[in-house]
Amino acid sequence: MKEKIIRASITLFEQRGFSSTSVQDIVDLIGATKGTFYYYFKSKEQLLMDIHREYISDLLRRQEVILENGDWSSGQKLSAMVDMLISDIRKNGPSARVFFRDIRHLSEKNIRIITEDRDRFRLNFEEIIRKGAESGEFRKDIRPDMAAFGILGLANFSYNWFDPEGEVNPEELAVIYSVMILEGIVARN
Amino acid sequence: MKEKIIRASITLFEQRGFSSTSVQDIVDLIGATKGTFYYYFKSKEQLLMDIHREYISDLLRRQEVILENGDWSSGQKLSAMVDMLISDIRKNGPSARVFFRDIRHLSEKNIRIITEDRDRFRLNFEEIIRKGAESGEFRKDIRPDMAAFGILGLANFSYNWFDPEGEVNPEELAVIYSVMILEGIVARN
Amino acid sequence: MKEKIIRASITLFEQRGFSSTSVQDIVDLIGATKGTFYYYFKSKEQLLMDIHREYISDLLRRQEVILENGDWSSGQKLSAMVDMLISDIRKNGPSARVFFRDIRHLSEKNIRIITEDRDRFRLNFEEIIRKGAESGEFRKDIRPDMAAFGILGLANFSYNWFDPEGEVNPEELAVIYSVMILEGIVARN
Amino acid sequence: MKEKIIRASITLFEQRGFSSTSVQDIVDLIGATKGTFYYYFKSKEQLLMDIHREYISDLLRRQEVILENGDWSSGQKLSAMVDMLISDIRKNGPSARVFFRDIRHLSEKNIRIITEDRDRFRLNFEEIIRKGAESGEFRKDIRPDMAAFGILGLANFSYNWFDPEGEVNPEELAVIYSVMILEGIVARN
DNA sequence: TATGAATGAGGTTTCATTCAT
DNA sequence: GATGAATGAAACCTCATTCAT
Repeated sequence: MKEKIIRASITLFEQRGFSSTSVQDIVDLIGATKGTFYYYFKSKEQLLMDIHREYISDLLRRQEVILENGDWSSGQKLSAMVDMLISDIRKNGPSARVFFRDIRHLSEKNIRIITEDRDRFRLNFEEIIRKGAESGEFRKDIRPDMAAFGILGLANFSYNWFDPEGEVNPEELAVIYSVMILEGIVARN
Repeated sequence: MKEKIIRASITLFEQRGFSSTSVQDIVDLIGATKGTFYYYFKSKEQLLMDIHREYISDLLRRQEVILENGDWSSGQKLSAMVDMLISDIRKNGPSARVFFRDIRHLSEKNIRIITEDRDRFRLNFEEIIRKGAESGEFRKDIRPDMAAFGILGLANFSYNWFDPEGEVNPEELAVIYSVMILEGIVARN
Repeated sequence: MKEKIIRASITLFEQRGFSSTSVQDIVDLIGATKGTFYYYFKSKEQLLMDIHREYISDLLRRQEVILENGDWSSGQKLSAMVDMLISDIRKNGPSARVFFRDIRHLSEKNIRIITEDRDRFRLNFEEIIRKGAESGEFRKDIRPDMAAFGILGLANFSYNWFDPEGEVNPEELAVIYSVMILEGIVARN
Repeated sequence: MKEKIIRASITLFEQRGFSSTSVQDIVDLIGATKGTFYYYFKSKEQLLMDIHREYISDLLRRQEVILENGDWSSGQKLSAMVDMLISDIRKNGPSARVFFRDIRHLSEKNIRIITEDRDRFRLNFEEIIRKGAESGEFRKDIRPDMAAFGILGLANFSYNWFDPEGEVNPEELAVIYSVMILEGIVARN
């Protein structure tokens, strides 16, 4: 039941946003009552927090795996992470959109908790870029912090428009974006 | 008065989001009354629509100017647009954040109207990339559509984290990102 | 309208208590809507606070008048205050009962504010008794603090059972109680 | 278990009042579940009734003992009862406060039952005073009914402010109040 | 003896909107 | 131009109670 509520709410939060989705809407979708909702969740915000926590901790876990792969170059790791983000749209697109858009409806305290994890995720990107630059694999003059933000923006924006069942599939898009990040778009000879 | 209401509402919408900001909040901020609000706006949504229309039409106007500059290469035009987006944070950051986040609170009909303009803006990016690829300035194997989305994501994400008064100024960030887009991050010799 | 709401709520709070009276009950009684209620009061608690403030400040004002009467002995002042409390039942009985019973439903902060006034009222009793003892009018061995509490308990309890329209009228009861306090119940010769 | 529930509920009812205390609050305090509560009590009101019944019947039992003491004068009996009430604060203060304050949350039928006992208790006071007056121990012109109410108010009000562990102990306060009732506060020579 | 899941009625509060002035 | 009073729908949430286990 709890799981059913979470799934239904992700669907609705994605479509209408957190504050435009009422608890009534959620329980209507699964044929339950408001009483039941509040049996499982202390508040609507707590449900949102649960969604956030699950989303970001899952992402961090998978990022960890990539980071610890000793065989890969920095570029390969970066590509793997971009692939991870984009491939994830298929399964977790709705969660992700809720994550990006509705964080502000958490309480101050919860925002801090989530932001910490989100920052960790980003700093891991930054770290890889820094290492790649130090090792000579990447250009020495790039700013790892700005580059990390840029890559994340590029990859994450796909959640807003990319259709995993469309003409281009997620794996292909991941390759396209990895090349773009690593090589740029200017032609060479 | 109308202008005062718009400015106050942008501030509040940015901070709390459209649906968490009440008409009361808005008029309180400027010392007016709800009656006055409804004298100037048919509805809360209409105010949001006004904000959206103004934001996107301003952006399109300025993009036009860049597009029509016959002296610039595709790369220069692209850089100019990235610069335009990022430099704009200083003045229009709040409007932009409202634009990105709260479009969903417009009515279906209004969403269509705004989306049309937003698409036009993106397709202009796509067009430049296509022309650059055709002319040999850019790589032939890039997909202009995906690349355009990527560049927009990269540039627009800065609205969420970039502090124009911080260590790096907008013009510098624009250069950093233009180089990144055009040249990639991989080192060459 | 605001006054109507206050009067209706005093009636209902007295009968059913604060937490068993709903805002709906109140507005039903005067043919208004809940919206109207919240136009005039920030919350149900604030209405309760208004009632408390009005009740105690009125009482203090009238106590002041008695205190400042230079012609009266301590015993006369005490009697006058007992009379004031009991005669007040007729007009302010319901308010008083709400005041005594439902103070606990105020917020901590508001409880402190009201308690301050209530204490002042009591300390004024204490002060008169102390002066009467010092001047030799009252026995030297009485404790003004305990005596003040006792007199207040005795007088205020009448709010719970005394019917101003019954066999004994308020002025008579006030005399009965004044004599009892001053002279005791034991017979003398 | 039943006893544990009763004790926990008295604590909570005293602090927050009957209607502001939820069954959940009660079972939380003792680490039980709502199911358990309803195994032992038909309803929340029934628990309140149990508390009331126990409190008043205990008081009546002890009053009886005093009444039946043939050796005591009316004044001594009155003093003994005042002492009983005040000394009781130490052990039964919380129950007493619940008794005075929350009777109104019983059903009409239960209110009648409890009121009967409470009246009996009061009438026993009245009876002693009447006898004392008839025997010439007390003044002939006092009204036993009004005097009984007054004494009860005076004594019971101490439940609202008296700290049994404070500067004055209960036995001392009982003496102070007995003297006050019997002798009054006016000085004699 | 005890529990955990579920409910439904009703509670307080918010709020966009209307309208007479 | 501007306002203040009023509304009604709907929001979040609480809670006494039931019941299968």
